Amino acid sequence: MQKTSIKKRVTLKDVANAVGVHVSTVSRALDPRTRHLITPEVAEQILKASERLDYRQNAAAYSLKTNRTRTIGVVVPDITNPVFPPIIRGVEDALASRGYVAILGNTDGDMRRETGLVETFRSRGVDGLILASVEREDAAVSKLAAEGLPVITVNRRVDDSTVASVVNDEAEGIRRVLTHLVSLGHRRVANIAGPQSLSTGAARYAGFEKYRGPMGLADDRGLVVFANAFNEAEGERCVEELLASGAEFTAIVCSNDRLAVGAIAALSRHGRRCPEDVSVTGYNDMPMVERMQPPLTTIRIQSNKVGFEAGQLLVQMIERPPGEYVAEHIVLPIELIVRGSTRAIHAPNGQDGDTAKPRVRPL
Amino acid sequence: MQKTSIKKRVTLKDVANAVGVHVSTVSRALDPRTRHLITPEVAEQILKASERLDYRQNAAAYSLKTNRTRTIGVVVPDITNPVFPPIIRGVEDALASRGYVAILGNTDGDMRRETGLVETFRSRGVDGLILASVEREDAAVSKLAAEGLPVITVNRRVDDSTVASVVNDEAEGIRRVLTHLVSLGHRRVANIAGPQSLSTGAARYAGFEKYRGPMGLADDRGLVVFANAFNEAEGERCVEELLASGAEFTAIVCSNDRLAVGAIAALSRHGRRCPEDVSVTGYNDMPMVERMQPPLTTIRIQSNKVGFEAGQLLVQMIERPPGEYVAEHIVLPIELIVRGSTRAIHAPNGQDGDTAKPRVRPL
DNA sequence: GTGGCTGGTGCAATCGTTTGCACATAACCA
DNA sequence: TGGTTATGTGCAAACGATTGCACCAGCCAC
Repeated sequence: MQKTSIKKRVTLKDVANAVGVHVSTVSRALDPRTRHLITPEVAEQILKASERLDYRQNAAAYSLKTNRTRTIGVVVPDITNPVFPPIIRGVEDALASRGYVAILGNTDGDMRRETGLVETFRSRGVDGLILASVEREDAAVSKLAAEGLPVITVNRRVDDSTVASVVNDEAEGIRRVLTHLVSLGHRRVANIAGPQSLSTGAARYAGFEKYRGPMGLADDRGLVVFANAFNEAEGERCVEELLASGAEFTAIVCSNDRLAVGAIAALSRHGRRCPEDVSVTGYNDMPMVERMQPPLTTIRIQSNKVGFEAGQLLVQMIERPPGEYVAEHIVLPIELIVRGSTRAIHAPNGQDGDTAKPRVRPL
Repeated sequence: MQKTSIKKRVTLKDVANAVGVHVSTVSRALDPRTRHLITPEVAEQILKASERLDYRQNAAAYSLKTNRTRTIGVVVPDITNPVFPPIIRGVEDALASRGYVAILGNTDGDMRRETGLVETFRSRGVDGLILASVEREDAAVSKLAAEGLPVITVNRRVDDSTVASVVNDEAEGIRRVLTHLVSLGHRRVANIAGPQSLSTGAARYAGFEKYRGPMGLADDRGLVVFANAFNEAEGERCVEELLASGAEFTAIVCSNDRLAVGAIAALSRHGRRCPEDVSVTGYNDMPMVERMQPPLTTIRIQSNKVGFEAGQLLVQMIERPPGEYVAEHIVLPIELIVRGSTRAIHAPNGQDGDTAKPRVRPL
């Protein structure tokens, strides 16, 4: 009965005593990278003993000595926003397999809170940072990267390309959406663009501007309206603005799903049904939008993969000798998901597969 | 121009040298709890200097010395499940104000991964644990608590009441749902119960069994079917099972929103419309269910508050001398949210306001 | 048989804090 | 004025790991 109710944690010294060697020998035997320095049989004994005694390295001591914490900081605007959990999940999956863990912070879109969090994380000695909260202009972040701290932005980027990033192919996403709408016969397509201070908002808007001419869409200035945030309320406001301006359109490309959700709500409040009167598209394919009425046509981004790639890349940066990496920029492909919120315009009768059968009378 | 490109981190010693005192004096001056030991003017100087030099405590050294990390481990089944982010957010908000941070892990409902994560977290020396992933029988968790590690379960509980918890008033939630349905004239109410290995599933089912008799509902055994998981697929499967059994019902009480979402989908596949033919209720009021078609009648839980309370309580437990606390159990009130997925039975025509006032003929 | 390697281990310093204790100096009271 | 008590500060030992260096065998080659 060795049921000591107060368990002291077992240290290297305990293992060393058990085997009859010095702590440094144990330390070396336990680290795969230095194990070759030790006589195989001794190493074996040490492994056995450390197993038997249930030794686990003291993370604090390790950090103090090596200046590495195997911890990385993850900063998001708000974990409650459905866009971010899959990303975080991806990050954690990538980290877990390499023995790292993530600590998390929310900024609520406030840049001062971002810098505050980064401070907190740095003082805890994080080995690297993954930021989902950056704006395009973010001198603080560039400085971090310049100081040699491994940093990656996810989903968004900063304009300064010296900081690594993993993002989605925004322009291509918009191109796909437009192609889809054009194929349904739409020519007057409005755009609810996201905040231009965020790379996602800017890149999607840029895509819209780039492609709408070549695709034969009307390029009225009045067809674009800018949201101040990526949320439902702004989606509603922007639709109000569009309607008030008297602009004519048969479809709205929204810069993300939440804007689209708000847009559809506002449209229906004004007696315009989606998709019968107006087609609406989103961006992100966040959870549940396929269960909405109408189910949302949108661009699926690989959120989980974005996080996973970022996690992997960050660990690489961390474990590479300092200064030996250049800022990588990974762009992941997207996918168009066609659902019920888009429909052919003025199609008097049959056509095929793609979406809804537009047995619709012209207006 | 003191632009040293390689910033050495400033330590207590640096501050001590700057002021001309010993590091121990600096250490004491910086800690509010020991500041009174120092001559006020000296303390002032030290504060100033540490400010000026931008001193920040080395977390690893602190931990090594004090055995405290100001870090707590949070374990959830899957952060991607919309129920959890608000809870996590609440936890983090509570922790942040006290200088703690959270590290996060996902189990995907696998109990072995739970114990693995707990191991990882312990080896990193977390000061406490918040578990959203526990099953009712969880000897490992009880043992943790018994060993003196502060542990709180959130949303769920373990049967062993020695481990603290913050949960919702499940029985009351079910009572409210049933009251609502009864007032709409429903008498044959089915129940898609959640997994009975989870306290939420068990407590809600217990509520159903407890109240349906007294409220005058049919208490056929055949009206209850058990889901093996809280997800849409199981919701669908359970409806199939109900329909196949030939059971008659005009409403289904689902143990959570995702089951309800699945249930509605399966019903409509079988030509039963919600709410016209069958009323359906959920539980949790997770994001977006108000945008579904039909918008879901459900029980709103205070997810954010659950997390916040748990965070607060845990910090209290941590900062109290060991053994000086008893396991507290906090139960938070819920709220019935009536939306479009419930309707009065046999209502031939009009209705209004709330949802349908029971212009109902008794059966 | 001696000198030089080399491979395996131990020694001890170190990372940056906290904290019990010793030691001054000043303050107090008789 | 002398002895006692406060009061503020410094000293040094931890905490548990990593790691450069010294050491000591044993082995090989000459």
